[in-house]
Amino acid sequence: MPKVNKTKYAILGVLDMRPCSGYDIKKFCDSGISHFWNENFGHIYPVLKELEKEGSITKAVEQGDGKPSRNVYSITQKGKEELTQWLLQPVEHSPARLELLLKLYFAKSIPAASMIEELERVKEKHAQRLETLLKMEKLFLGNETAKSDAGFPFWLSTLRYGIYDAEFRIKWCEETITNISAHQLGK
Amino acid sequence: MPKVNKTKYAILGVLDMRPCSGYDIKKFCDSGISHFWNENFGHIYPVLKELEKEGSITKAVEQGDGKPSRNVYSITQKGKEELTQWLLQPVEHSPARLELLLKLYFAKSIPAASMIEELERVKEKHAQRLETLLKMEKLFLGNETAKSDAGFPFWLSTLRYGIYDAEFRIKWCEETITNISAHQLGK
DNA sequence: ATATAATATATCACACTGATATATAAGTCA
DNA sequence: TGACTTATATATCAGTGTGATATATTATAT
Repeated sequence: MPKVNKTKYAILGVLDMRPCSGYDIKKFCDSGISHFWNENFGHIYPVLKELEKEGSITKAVEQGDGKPSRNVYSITQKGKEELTQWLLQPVEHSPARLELLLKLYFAKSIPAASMIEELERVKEKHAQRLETLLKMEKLFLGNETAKSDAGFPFWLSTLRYGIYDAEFRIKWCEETITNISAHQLGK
Repeated sequence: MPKVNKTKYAILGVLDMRPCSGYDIKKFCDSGISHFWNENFGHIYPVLKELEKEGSITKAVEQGDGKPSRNVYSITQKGKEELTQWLLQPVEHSPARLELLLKLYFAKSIPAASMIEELERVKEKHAQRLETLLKMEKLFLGNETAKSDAGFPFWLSTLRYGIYDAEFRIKWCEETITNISAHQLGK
């Protein structure tokens, strides 16, 4: 079974909320769902063309006097059905490729201090991420409109995932720094 | 800054332990480091050719009478230096693309039961993964040869990462199932 | 004896990333 | 006012990585 084009379904999902240009879709990915998803222009634009060609979305060109034209896409009935079918399928396995762990695995040939510094940097990065996510959660839990939406428990769970993920990584960085340091002293 | 070819460094790292054929490298990725790394033949073979061309590895053809030939590669001094340089660099940011969270985010248009079933399946998958990792850790901690190797704390930390990761995902699946179920009942 | 799994290399289509090119409009600040 | 920067908007390219498939031999199991 060949790999499924997930960009296709990400786009259908966004257009199912409201009509968007390619630029709008990119902005949404970089703000609303950036804690678990990413899209590039280099993939969005060609996929929009394909989706239009197969009738899953339709294009409307917006001409603001003199302004650069906007291609605004809307989802069709066919597109909605495709999205639903995908949502009902189990997720695909996605192979792990964790650069930090690969470096760690081969790290015995470089000075331990270098690896420890890198672990400190990574820990700091996740600490900042955690802070952001906790703020988002607080804002979200205080928003009565959001709370009454049928999507509420789903959206909240994506935030919770990010929070648990950041927490475990911080803990692991600390533990790993301690273990490497202890092993260095014992040599 | 264009994306770094990590397959290149994964191969150099494996060849720095011992000379290998492309097939051996694939086997190693699928056994020793499969809990955090993945490589495909479709990438290994062309990268081996490039590495040989640039003088980072050398090829020796093994001819066992009649048997299919094996191309056994060894790392050169240049290759060792390249590997070290890469190990000293900070890790690159890798964008998140979590299909399960994307589905969850758009899930309000499908029956909650479908999503809950998927979460149960995912939870079970991680529970099995956790079991495997804990067995590996036990074996590893009981191996006196491994314990005396300079790589010990590094290798152990890659296992610990996988264990924490599996644990948090199991916890998150359970919490998410509970929250979705509760929200369904309250409607 | 036959089927299946393991060894071994190679290639292809496609998914996805990150950089770059191009052009206009709007805001900043000296 | 002019110069600079940022935001809006679309498009394309080279390169990384995935998963499937083709091919051929050897070893093992039923």
